Amino acid sequence: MAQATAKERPLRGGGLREQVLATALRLFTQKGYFNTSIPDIVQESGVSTGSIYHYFKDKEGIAKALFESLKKRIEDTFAEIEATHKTTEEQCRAVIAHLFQITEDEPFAMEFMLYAKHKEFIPELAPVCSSKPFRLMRQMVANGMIRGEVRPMDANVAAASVYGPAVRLIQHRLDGIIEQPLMHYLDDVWDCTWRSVKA
Amino acid sequence: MAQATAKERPLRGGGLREQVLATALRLFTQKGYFNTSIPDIVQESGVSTGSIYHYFKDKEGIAKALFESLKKRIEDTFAEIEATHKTTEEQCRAVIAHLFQITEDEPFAMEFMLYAKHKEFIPELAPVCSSKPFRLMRQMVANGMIRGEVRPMDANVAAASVYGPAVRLIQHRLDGIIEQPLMHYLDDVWDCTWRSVKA
DNA sequence: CAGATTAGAACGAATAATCATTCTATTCAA
DNA sequence: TTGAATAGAATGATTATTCGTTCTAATCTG
Repeated sequence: MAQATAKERPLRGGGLREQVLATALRLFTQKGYFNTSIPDIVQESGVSTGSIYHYFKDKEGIAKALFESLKKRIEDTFAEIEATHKTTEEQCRAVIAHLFQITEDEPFAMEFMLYAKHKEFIPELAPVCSSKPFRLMRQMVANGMIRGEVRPMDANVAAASVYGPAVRLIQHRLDGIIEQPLMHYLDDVWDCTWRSVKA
Repeated sequence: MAQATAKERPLRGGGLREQVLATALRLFTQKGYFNTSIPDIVQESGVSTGSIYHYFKDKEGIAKALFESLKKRIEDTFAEIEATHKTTEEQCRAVIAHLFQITEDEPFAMEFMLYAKHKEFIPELAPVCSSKPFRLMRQMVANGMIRGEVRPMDANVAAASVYGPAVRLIQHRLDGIIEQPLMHYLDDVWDCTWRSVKA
Protein backbone atom coordinates (compact mmCIF):
# COMPACT_ATOMS: atom_id res chain seq x y z
CA MET A 1 0.00 0.00 0.00
CA ALA A 2 2.62 2.42 1.12
CA GLN A 3 4.58 1.26 -1.87
CA ALA A 4 1.64 1.86 -4.13
CA THR A 5 1.14 5.43 -3.02
CA ALA A 6 4.82 6.02 -3.02
CA LYS A 7 4.89 4.86 -6.59
CA GLU A 8 1.82 6.81 -7.51
CA ARG A 9 3.00 9.95 -5.84
CA PRO A 10 3.60 12.35 -8.68
CA LEU A 11 6.78 13.19 -6.90
CA ARG A 12 6.02 16.84 -6.49
CA GLY A 13 9.62 17.34 -7.21
CA GLY A 14 7.90 17.09 -10.51
CA GLY A 15 10.09 17.57 -13.46
CA LEU A 16 12.35 20.08 -11.74
CA ARG A 17 15.28 17.74 -11.48
CA GLU A 18 14.91 16.62 -15.07
CA GLN A 19 14.37 20.19 -16.13
CA VAL A 20 17.66 21.19 -14.61
CA LEU A 21 19.48 18.25 -16.17
CA ALA A 22 18.11 18.98 -19.63
CA THR A 23 19.00 22.65 -19.43
CA ALA A 24 22.43 21.96 -18.02
CA LEU A 25 23.19 19.42 -20.74
CA ARG A 26 22.33 21.96 -23.37
CA LEU A 27 24.24 24.83 -21.80
CA PHE A 28 27.26 22.72 -20.90
CA THR A 29 27.65 21.60 -24.49
CA GLN A 30 26.71 24.89 -26.14
CA LYS A 31 28.80 27.20 -23.98
CA GLY A 32 30.96 24.85 -21.98
CA TYR A 33 30.80 23.91 -18.33
CA PHE A 34 32.83 26.83 -17.09
CA ASN A 35 30.99 29.40 -19.16
CA THR A 36 27.72 28.21 -17.70
CA SER A 37 26.87 29.82 -14.37
CA ILE A 38 24.27 28.66 -11.92
CA PRO A 39 22.35 31.88 -12.61
CA ASP A 40 22.37 30.87 -16.29
CA ILE A 41 20.81 27.54 -15.43
CA VAL A 42 18.31 29.23 -13.14
CA GLN A 43 17.25 31.61 -15.87
CA GLU A 44 17.02 29.12 -18.72
CA SER A 45 15.45 26.27 -16.79
CA GLY A 46 13.06 28.37 -14.75
CA VAL A 47 14.15 26.50 -11.64
CA SER A 48 15.29 28.52 -8.67
CA THR A 49 18.74 28.50 -7.14
CA GLY A 50 17.37 26.95 -3.98
CA SER A 51 15.76 24.07 -5.84
CA ILE A 52 18.86 23.34 -7.81
CA TYR A 53 20.86 23.00 -4.62
CA HIS A 54 18.06 20.93 -3.16
CA TYR A 55 18.46 18.33 -5.88
CA PHE A 56 22.19 18.53 -6.46
CA LYS A 57 25.07 18.85 -4.05
CA ASP A 58 26.81 21.42 -6.21
CA LYS A 59 27.46 22.38 -9.80
CA GLU A 60 29.79 19.46 -10.25
CA GLY A 61 26.99 17.22 -9.00
CA ILE A 62 24.86 18.22 -11.97
CA ALA A 63 27.61 17.25 -14.37
CA LYS A 64 28.19 13.96 -12.57
CA ALA A 65 24.51 13.07 -12.70
CA LEU A 66 24.42 13.83 -16.42
CA PHE A 67 27.51 11.80 -17.12
CA GLU A 68 26.43 8.77 -15.13
CA SER A 69 22.95 8.67 -16.59
CA LEU A 70 24.17 8.97 -20.16
CA LYS A 71 26.89 6.41 -19.56
CA LYS A 72 24.42 3.94 -18.16
CA ARG A 73 22.11 4.25 -21.15
CA ILE A 74 24.95 3.58 -23.56
CA GLU A 75 26.25 0.73 -21.46
CA ASP A 76 22.88 -0.99 -21.46
CA THR A 77 22.42 -0.60 -25.19
CA PHE A 78 25.87 -1.98 -25.92
CA ALA A 79 25.27 -4.96 -23.71
CA GLU A 80 22.07 -5.66 -25.57
CA ILE A 81 23.80 -5.29 -28.90
CA GLU A 82 26.40 -7.80 -27.87
CA ALA A 83 23.70 -10.23 -26.82
CA THR A 84 21.55 -9.92 -29.92
CA HIS A 85 24.22 -10.04 -32.62
CA LYS A 86 26.30 -13.10 -33.30
CA THR A 87 29.26 -12.04 -35.38
CA THR A 88 31.80 -9.40 -34.52
CA GLU A 89 31.06 -7.67 -37.76
CA GLU A 90 27.38 -7.35 -36.90
CA GLN A 91 28.13 -6.25 -33.36
CA CYS A 92 30.55 -3.52 -34.29
CA ARG A 93 28.38 -2.29 -37.08
CA ALA A 94 25.41 -2.12 -34.73
CA VAL A 95 27.44 -0.20 -32.18
CA ILE A 96 28.40 2.35 -34.80
CA ALA A 97 24.83 2.58 -36.06
CA HIS A 98 23.69 3.25 -32.53
CA LEU A 99 26.28 5.96 -31.99
CA PHE A 100 25.19 7.56 -35.25
CA GLN A 101 21.59 7.38 -34.09
CA ILE A 102 22.30 9.10 -30.79
CA THR A 103 24.29 11.77 -32.57
CA GLU A 104 21.30 12.61 -34.73
CA ASP A 105 18.64 12.31 -32.05
CA GLU A 106 20.46 13.87 -29.13
CA PRO A 107 23.51 15.74 -30.36
CA PHE A 108 24.01 17.43 -27.00
CA ALA A 109 24.15 14.09 -25.25
CA MET A 110 26.65 12.73 -27.73
CA GLU A 111 28.82 15.79 -27.61
CA PHE A 112 28.81 15.80 -23.85
CA MET A 113 29.81 12.16 -23.66
CA LEU A 114 32.39 12.12 -26.41
CA TYR A 115 33.98 15.52 -26.36
CA ALA A 116 33.51 17.25 -23.04
CA LYS A 117 36.73 17.38 -21.09
CA HIS A 118 35.22 15.74 -18.05
CA LYS A 119 38.43 15.57 -16.09
CA GLU A 120 38.42 19.35 -15.97
CA PHE A 121 35.23 19.57 -13.98
CA ILE A 122 34.90 16.08 -12.50
CA PRO A 123 38.44 15.55 -11.23
CA GLU A 124 37.99 12.05 -9.88
CA LEU A 125 36.80 10.73 -13.24
CA ALA A 126 38.90 8.44 -15.40
CA PRO A 127 39.17 9.34 -19.09
CA VAL A 128 36.00 8.45 -21.00
CA CYS A 129 37.95 6.12 -23.20
CA SER A 130 38.63 3.83 -20.29
CA SER A 131 35.01 3.75 -19.16
CA LYS A 132 32.95 0.62 -19.44
CA PRO A 133 31.20 1.28 -22.76
CA PHE A 134 34.48 1.97 -24.48
CA ARG A 135 36.08 -1.07 -22.95
CA LEU A 136 33.17 -3.12 -24.23
CA MET A 137 33.69 -1.74 -27.72
CA ARG A 138 37.33 -2.74 -27.70
CA GLN A 139 36.47 -6.12 -26.27
CA MET A 140 34.17 -6.85 -29.19
CA VAL A 141 37.00 -6.31 -31.62
CA ALA A 142 39.39 -8.40 -29.57
CA ASN A 143 36.89 -11.24 -29.56
CA GLY A 144 36.63 -10.96 -33.32
CA MET A 145 40.36 -11.57 -33.53
CA ILE A 146 40.08 -14.64 -31.33
CA ARG A 147 37.29 -16.04 -33.49
CA GLY A 148 39.27 -15.40 -36.63
CA GLU A 149 36.85 -12.85 -38.07
CA VAL A 150 39.46 -10.13 -37.69
CA ARG A 151 43.04 -10.46 -38.94
CA PRO A 152 45.61 -10.98 -36.20
CA MET A 153 47.10 -7.63 -35.23
CA ASP A 154 47.71 -5.40 -32.28
CA ALA A 155 44.51 -4.90 -30.31
CA ASN A 156 44.97 -1.14 -30.13
CA VAL A 157 45.37 -0.87 -33.88
CA ALA A 158 42.36 -3.07 -34.49
CA ALA A 159 40.08 -1.08 -32.19
CA ALA A 160 41.27 2.23 -33.61
CA SER A 161 40.72 0.98 -37.15
CA VAL A 162 37.21 -0.20 -36.42
CA TYR A 163 35.91 2.79 -34.50
CA GLY A 164 38.21 5.60 -35.61
CA PRO A 165 36.50 6.41 -38.89
CA ALA A 166 33.04 6.42 -37.35
CA VAL A 167 34.09 8.58 -34.44
CA ARG A 168 35.69 11.00 -36.86
CA LEU A 169 32.47 11.26 -38.84
CA ILE A 170 30.54 11.90 -35.64
CA GLN A 171 32.89 14.69 -34.70
CA HIS A 172 32.58 16.29 -38.11
CA ARG A 173 28.84 16.00 -37.97
CA LEU A 174 28.72 17.65 -34.54
CA ASP A 175 31.04 20.38 -35.80
CA GLY A 176 28.65 21.08 -38.64
CA ILE A 177 31.17 20.12 -41.32
CA ILE A 178 28.99 17.28 -42.53
CA GLU A 179 25.53 18.16 -43.82
CA GLN A 180 23.90 14.78 -44.28
CA PRO A 181 22.51 12.74 -41.41
CA LEU A 182 25.11 10.19 -40.41
CA MET A 183 22.96 7.20 -41.34
CA HIS A 184 23.51 8.23 -44.90
CA TYR A 185 27.16 7.22 -44.58
CA LEU A 186 26.78 4.08 -42.53
CA ASP A 187 27.05 1.53 -45.35
CA ASP A 188 30.01 3.24 -46.98
CA VAL A 189 32.01 3.80 -43.86
CA TRP A 190 31.38 0.31 -42.63
CA ASP A 191 32.50 -1.07 -45.98
CA CYS A 192 35.79 0.81 -45.63
CA THR A 193 36.20 -0.17 -42.03
CA TRP A 194 35.62 -3.83 -42.52
CA ARG A 195 37.99 -4.02 -45.46
CA SER A 196 40.69 -2.72 -43.18
CA VAL A 197 40.46 -5.41 -40.52
CA LYS A 198 38.60 -8.44 -41.87
CA ALA A 199 40.51 -11.69 -41.93
CA MET B 1 71.35 53.31 -40.44
CA ALA B 2 68.57 53.70 -37.95
CA GLN B 3 67.17 50.53 -39.39
CA ALA B 4 70.41 48.66 -38.85
CA THR B 5 70.58 49.46 -35.16
CA ALA B 6 66.91 48.75 -34.80
CA LYS B 7 67.43 45.36 -36.33
CA GLU B 8 70.52 44.61 -34.30
CA ARG B 9 68.83 45.49 -31.07
CA PRO B 10 68.70 42.22 -29.15
CA LEU B 11 65.06 42.85 -28.26
CA ARG B 12 65.59 43.19 -24.60
CA GLY B 13 62.32 41.44 -23.80
CA GLY B 14 64.32 38.34 -22.99
CA GLY B 15 62.61 34.99 -22.99
CA LEU B 16 59.75 36.09 -20.80
CA ARG B 17 57.15 35.84 -23.51
CA GLU B 18 58.25 32.33 -24.47
CA GLN B 19 58.43 31.40 -20.81
CA VAL B 20 54.82 32.38 -20.34
CA LEU B 21 53.72 30.50 -23.44
CA ALA B 22 55.48 27.32 -22.42
CA THR B 23 54.05 27.40 -18.92
CA ALA B 24 50.58 28.25 -20.14
CA LEU B 25 50.63 25.41 -22.66
CA ARG B 26 51.50 22.97 -19.94
CA LEU B 27 48.96 24.25 -17.43
CA PHE B 28 46.18 24.65 -19.97
CA THR B 29 46.51 21.04 -21.02
CA GLN B 30 47.20 19.58 -17.59
CA LYS B 31 44.50 21.41 -15.66
CA GLY B 32 42.43 23.02 -18.36
CA TYR B 33 42.15 26.63 -19.38
CA PHE B 34 39.53 27.58 -16.81
CA ASN B 35 41.28 25.82 -13.96
CA THR B 36 44.43 27.78 -14.70
CA SER B 37 44.52 31.22 -13.10
CA ILE B 38 46.86 34.03 -13.99
CA PRO B 39 48.41 33.71 -10.52
CA ASP B 40 49.07 30.06 -11.38
CA ILE B 41 50.94 31.10 -14.49
CA VAL B 42 52.80 33.79 -12.54
CA GLN B 43 53.91 31.30 -9.94
CA GLU B 44 54.94 28.50 -12.27
CA SER B 45 56.59 30.63 -14.91
CA GLY B 46 58.30 33.03 -12.56
CA VAL B 47 57.02 35.91 -14.68
CA SER B 48 55.13 38.68 -12.95
CA THR B 49 51.51 39.59 -13.52
CA GLY B 50 52.52 42.92 -14.97
CA SER B 51 54.84 41.36 -17.49
CA ILE B 52 52.25 38.90 -18.61
CA TYR B 53 49.86 41.74 -19.35
CA HIS B 54 52.68 43.57 -21.02
CA TYR B 55 53.09 40.79 -23.57
CA PHE B 56 49.50 39.64 -23.88
CA LYS B 57 46.26 41.56 -24.02
CA ASP B 58 44.54 39.19 -21.65
CA LYS B 59 44.30 35.55 -20.66
CA GLU B 60 42.53 34.73 -23.88
CA GLY B 61 45.40 36.38 -25.73
CA ILE B 62 47.79 33.80 -24.36
CA ALA B 63 45.61 30.99 -25.63
CA LYS B 64 45.27 32.66 -29.02
CA ALA B 65 49.01 33.10 -29.36
CA LEU B 66 49.56 29.45 -28.50
CA PHE B 67 46.95 28.29 -30.94
CA GLU B 68 48.15 30.40 -33.82
CA SER B 69 51.79 29.49 -33.36
CA LEU B 70 51.11 25.78 -33.15
CA LYS B 71 48.75 25.94 -36.08
CA LYS B 72 51.32 27.70 -38.19
CA ARG B 73 53.97 25.10 -37.46
CA ILE B 74 51.68 22.28 -38.48
CA GLU B 75 50.52 24.14 -41.56
CA ASP B 76 54.07 24.65 -42.74
CA THR B 77 55.03 21.05 -42.20
CA PHE B 78 51.98 19.78 -44.03
CA ALA B 79 52.67 22.04 -46.98
CA GLU B 80 56.19 20.71 -47.14
CA ILE B 81 54.96 17.14 -46.92
CA GLU B 82 52.63 17.76 -49.80
CA ALA B 83 55.47 19.20 -51.84
CA THR B 84 58.01 16.47 -51.16
CA HIS B 85 55.83 13.40 -51.57
CA LYS B 86 54.36 12.38 -54.88
CA THR B 87 51.62 9.87 -54.22
CA THR B 88 48.62 10.34 -52.01
CA GLU B 89 49.58 7.25 -50.10
CA GLU B 90 52.98 8.67 -49.26
CA GLN B 91 51.54 12.06 -48.39
CA CYS B 92 48.90 10.77 -46.01
CA ARG B 93 51.27 8.35 -44.40
CA ALA B 94 53.79 11.14 -43.86
CA VAL B 95 51.13 13.35 -42.32
CA ILE B 96 50.20 10.63 -39.87
CA ALA B 97 53.84 9.93 -39.10
CA HIS B 98 54.34 13.61 -38.36
CA LEU B 99 51.30 13.76 -36.08
CA PHE B 100 52.62 10.70 -34.24
CA GLN B 101 55.99 12.40 -33.91
CA ILE B 102 54.54 15.57 -32.41
CA THR B 103 52.46 13.51 -30.03
CA GLU B 104 55.57 11.83 -28.69
CA ASP B 105 57.81 14.88 -28.67
CA GLU B 106 55.36 17.51 -27.47
CA PRO B 107 52.30 15.83 -26.05
CA PHE B 108 51.07 19.09 -24.55
CA ALA B 109 51.13 20.77 -27.92
CA MET B 110 49.27 17.93 -29.56
CA GLU B 111 46.68 17.73 -26.85
CA PHE B 112 46.12 21.45 -26.97
CA MET B 113 45.67 21.47 -30.72
CA LEU B 114 43.56 18.35 -31.06
CA TYR B 115 41.50 18.16 -27.92
CA ALA B 116 41.20 21.52 -26.23
CA LYS B 117 37.73 22.96 -26.63
CA HIS B 118 38.98 26.17 -28.14
CA LYS B 119 35.57 27.61 -28.81
CA GLU B 120 35.02 27.75 -25.08
CA PHE B 121 37.82 30.21 -24.47
CA ILE B 122 38.42 31.71 -27.92
CA PRO B 123 34.85 32.41 -28.96
CA GLU B 124 35.58 33.80 -32.40
CA LEU B 125 37.46 30.68 -33.46
CA ALA B 126 36.06 28.20 -35.97
CA PRO B 127 36.24 24.51 -35.00
CA VAL B 128 39.75 23.12 -35.37
CA CYS B 129 38.55 20.62 -37.90
CA SER B 130 37.78 23.39 -40.35
CA SER B 131 41.16 25.08 -39.90
CA LYS B 132 43.69 25.12 -42.69
CA PRO B 133 45.81 22.10 -41.70
CA PHE B 134 42.76 19.90 -41.44
CA ARG B 135 41.41 21.15 -44.73
CA LEU B 136 44.74 20.33 -46.30
CA MET B 137 44.59 16.81 -44.92
CA ARG B 138 41.18 16.26 -46.45
CA GLN B 139 42.32 17.79 -49.70
CA MET B 140 45.11 15.25 -50.00
CA VAL B 141 42.63 12.42 -49.81
CA ALA B 142 40.30 14.08 -52.28
CA ASN B 143 43.17 14.45 -54.73
CA GLY B 144 43.95 10.78 -54.29
CA MET B 145 40.45 10.00 -55.43
CA ILE B 146 40.84 12.18 -58.50
CA ARG B 147 44.10 10.47 -59.40
CA GLY B 148 42.54 7.07 -58.96
CA GLU B 149 44.73 6.05 -56.05
CA VAL B 150 41.73 6.02 -53.78
CA ARG B 151 38.48 4.26 -54.58
CA PRO B 152 35.62 6.54 -55.57
CA MET B 153 33.50 7.29 -52.53
CA ASP B 154 32.11 10.14 -50.49
CA ALA B 155 34.88 12.57 -49.56
CA ASN B 156 33.83 12.71 -45.93
CA VAL B 157 33.97 8.96 -45.62
CA ALA B 158 37.34 8.80 -47.33
CA ALA B 159 38.90 11.41 -45.08
CA ALA B 160 37.47 9.84 -41.94
CA SER B 161 38.72 6.43 -43.01
CA VAL B 162 42.23 7.69 -43.66
CA TYR B 163 42.75 9.79 -40.56
CA GLY B 164 40.24 8.36 -38.11
CA PRO B 165 42.27 5.38 -36.95
CA ALA B 166 45.44 7.43 -36.48
CA VAL B 167 43.64 10.16 -34.58
CA ARG B 168 42.06 7.54 -32.36
CA LEU B 169 45.48 6.08 -31.57
CA ILE B 170 46.78 9.53 -30.75
CA GLN B 171 43.93 10.14 -28.35
CA HIS B 172 44.47 6.80 -26.63
CA ARG B 173 48.16 7.50 -26.36
CA LEU B 174 47.52 10.91 -24.81
CA ASP B 175 45.02 9.35 -22.43
CA GLY B 176 47.67 6.90 -21.29
CA ILE B 177 45.75 3.88 -22.53
CA ILE B 178 48.50 2.98 -24.98
CA GLU B 179 51.93 2.24 -23.56
CA GLN B 180 54.11 2.01 -26.65
CA PRO B 181 55.36 5.04 -28.55
CA LEU B 182 53.05 5.62 -31.49
CA MET B 183 55.75 5.02 -34.08
CA HIS B 184 55.59 1.41 -33.05
CA TYR B 185 52.11 1.18 -34.60
CA LEU B 186 52.68 3.23 -37.72
CA ASP B 187 53.21 0.40 -40.18
CA ASP B 188 50.31 -1.66 -38.90
CA VAL B 189 47.82 1.12 -38.73
CA TRP B 190 48.77 2.41 -42.12
CA ASP B 191 48.39 -1.06 -43.55
CA CYS B 192 44.85 -1.21 -42.20
CA THR B 193 44.04 2.28 -43.34
CA TRP B 194 45.25 1.86 -46.86
CA ARG B 195 43.39 -1.41 -47.30
CA SER B 196 40.22 0.47 -46.48
CA VAL B 197 40.46 3.10 -49.20
CA LYS B 198 42.94 2.03 -51.88
CA ALA B 199 41.57 1.65 -55.34
C1' DC C 1 83.57 59.89 -22.96
C1' DA C 2 80.62 61.01 -18.57
C1' DG C 3 76.31 62.13 -17.34
C1' DA C 4 71.56 62.94 -18.42
C1' DT C 5 67.45 61.30 -20.70
C1' DT C 6 64.17 58.24 -22.08
C1' DA C 7 61.45 54.15 -23.60
C1' DG C 8 59.60 50.34 -22.32
C1' DA C 9 60.27 46.06 -19.45
C1' DA C 10 59.18 44.28 -15.11
C1' DC C 11 56.78 44.25 -10.92
C1' DG C 12 53.02 43.22 -7.52
C1' DA C 13 49.58 45.41 -4.61
C1' DA C 14 44.87 47.15 -5.18
C1' DT C 15 40.46 46.82 -7.65
C1' DA C 16 36.15 45.40 -9.28
C1' DA C 17 33.25 42.01 -10.91
C1' DT C 18 31.65 37.41 -11.01
C1' DC C 19 29.65 33.42 -9.25
C1' DA C 20 29.11 29.20 -6.41
C1' DT C 21 27.08 28.48 -2.35
C1' DT C 22 24.40 29.41 1.96
C1' DC C 23 20.61 31.20 4.47
C1' DT C 24 16.11 32.62 5.62
C1' DA C 25 11.53 32.77 4.40
C1' DT C 26 7.44 30.92 2.16
C1' DT C 27 4.51 27.32 0.11
C1' DC C 28 2.69 22.92 -0.38
C1' DA C 29 1.18 18.16 0.64
C1' DA C 30 -0.20 14.63 3.78
C1' DT D 1 1.30 20.49 12.00
C1' DT D 2 5.46 18.79 10.12
C1' DG D 3 8.70 18.09 6.85
C1' DA D 4 9.88 18.46 2.18
C1' DA D 5 10.04 21.68 -1.78
C1' DT D 6 10.65 26.20 -3.66
C1' DA D 7 12.21 30.69 -3.82
C1' DG D 8 15.57 34.46 -4.20
C1' DA D 9 18.40 37.68 -1.56
C1' DA D 10 22.87 37.89 0.87
C1' DT D 11 27.59 36.21 1.36
C1' DG D 12 32.28 35.33 0.72
C1' DA D 13 35.90 33.82 -2.01
C1' DT D 14 38.10 33.81 -6.27
C1' DT D 15 40.37 35.92 -10.00
C1' DA D 16 41.10 38.66 -14.25
C1' DT D 17 42.67 43.01 -14.91
C1' DT D 18 44.49 47.73 -13.87
C1' DC D 19 47.69 51.02 -12.15
C1' DG D 20 51.53 53.40 -10.26
C1' DT D 21 56.05 52.44 -9.56
C1' DT D 22 60.85 50.79 -10.14
C1' DC D 23 64.48 49.18 -12.89
C1' DT D 24 67.40 48.57 -17.08
C1' DA D 25 69.87 49.71 -20.90
C1' DA D 26 70.17 52.08 -25.00
C1' DT D 27 70.65 56.72 -26.82
C1' DC D 28 71.67 61.31 -26.74
C1' DT D 29 74.37 65.61 -25.38
C1' DG D 30 77.89 68.66 -24.47
